[in-house]
Amino acid sequence: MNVVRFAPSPTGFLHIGGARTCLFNWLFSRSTKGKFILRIEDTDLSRSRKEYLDEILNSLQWLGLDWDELYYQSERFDIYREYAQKLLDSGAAYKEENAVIYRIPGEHSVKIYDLVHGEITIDTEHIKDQVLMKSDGSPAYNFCCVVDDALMGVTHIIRGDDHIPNTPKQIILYEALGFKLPKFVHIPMILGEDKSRMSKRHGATAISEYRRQGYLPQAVVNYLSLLGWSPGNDREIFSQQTLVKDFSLKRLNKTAAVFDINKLNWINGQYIKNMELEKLTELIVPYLKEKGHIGETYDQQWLSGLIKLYKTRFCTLEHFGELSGFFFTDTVHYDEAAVKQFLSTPAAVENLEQFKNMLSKLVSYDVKTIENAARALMETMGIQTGDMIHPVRVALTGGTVSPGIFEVIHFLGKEKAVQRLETVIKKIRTRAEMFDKLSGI
RNA sequence: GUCCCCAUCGUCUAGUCUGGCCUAGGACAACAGAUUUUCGAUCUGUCGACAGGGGUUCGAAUCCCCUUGGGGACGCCA
Repeated sequence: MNVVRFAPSPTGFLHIGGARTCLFNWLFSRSTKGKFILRIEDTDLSRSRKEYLDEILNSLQWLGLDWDELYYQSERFDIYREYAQKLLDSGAAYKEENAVIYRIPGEHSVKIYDLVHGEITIDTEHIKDQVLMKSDGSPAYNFCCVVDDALMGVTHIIRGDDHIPNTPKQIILYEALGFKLPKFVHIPMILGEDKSRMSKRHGATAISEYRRQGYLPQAVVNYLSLLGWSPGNDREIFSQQTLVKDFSLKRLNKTAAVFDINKLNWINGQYIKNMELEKLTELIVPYLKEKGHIGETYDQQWLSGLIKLYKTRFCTLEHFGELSGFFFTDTVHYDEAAVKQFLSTPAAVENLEQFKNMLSKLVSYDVKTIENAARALMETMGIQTGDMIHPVRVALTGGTVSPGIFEVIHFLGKEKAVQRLETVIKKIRTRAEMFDKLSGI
């Protein structure tokens, strides 16, 4: 049986790179009916924090990456001590300042057989003696990693290729301890836009941050799977189940991948588009509450309708609220250029006035009725559709981009729409008067 | 500085192992047109890559070498 592990250190949040490494391990175990171990590498007591541990566990659960066994290295110090003692007894390791150090034999080379890179050879003259146990009694990474992987029966070590330099050191320890070598699988790293290692300056790197912004876990998993791996056909959107079915180490590639937020946005948008409306509404509600857009009670049917109207236009759950904000507030933000372009002429104000009067007289307020009445009005007035619709759009939404204007008017509700038009008309007239007075001086 | 890894459109990638089906395919982005109610929506289309140089071969994106470029590692961090 294939046994893999993901071994995060609770000294920071689970980031994009870690999540992708975990995903590939998980995918390999699930696709081969193997075992997936989660091992918390909390040997650095001073830097490890509960808060990070919780965050990592939460993020993994959110992504749907479940584990079969969970270990904490901090609970296994006795084991590491025991193996260090063996190497001390055999003379392979020596003590210095209370630390146990392994003597790296010089003058020979170590070969790594990597499933994605093939054979890699490193000369031991470039490897320094390795600390096994530190002076404070805690184990060093390369040592406890080897002991644990061997004892836990890990068959495939799937990790970022930034670990390649560690591998010969670990192989030497495997051999010194008489352990069977696992297979090594070094996957390419995920880079920032400038092609350097991802860090905070590249924007959001924590999985929890993407969760907060309203990315869907399935979309994040889908996107991450496409970094350094591909199914071999042109499909790019697939479920976790399909992924498990199609995943294969053979299709891993060697080239580092640049993280592209645009593509993630697109994929997330695809998932939003295909999501059941009821479910989507449920997911969006917390975001609207947080923004103060809705309170504890709200019209569920109305909201679902609005979300449906916007379904193809937003790419994250948070994004919906940003696009549709003017539905929820009376303090609309008006785009200056839009106002200047569509609301600055006397004719525009006159059109708004007429439109407002027409709306206020409507008995029924469905989209079709609104549209018919509006078109009839424009015909009587003898004006172009655009001459009416553009000013109305700016007056109602504050900008020049929105879903169909009749849908917008409908979802805004008669009272709100009429009132908003009135407010805008009044504002423009006041401003015009002031302008007249000023130019009269 | 030393060691290691990598190299196809701006980005993710297919093709590389098992050379010919590749005048290099798809997707994101960008751009253009369409839709005349806008658009960051939708539809259609365009632009765009085998890093360079040597080999090997009848034939190379695919194999080999060199150069260049990029990345990573060199902790009693993990």
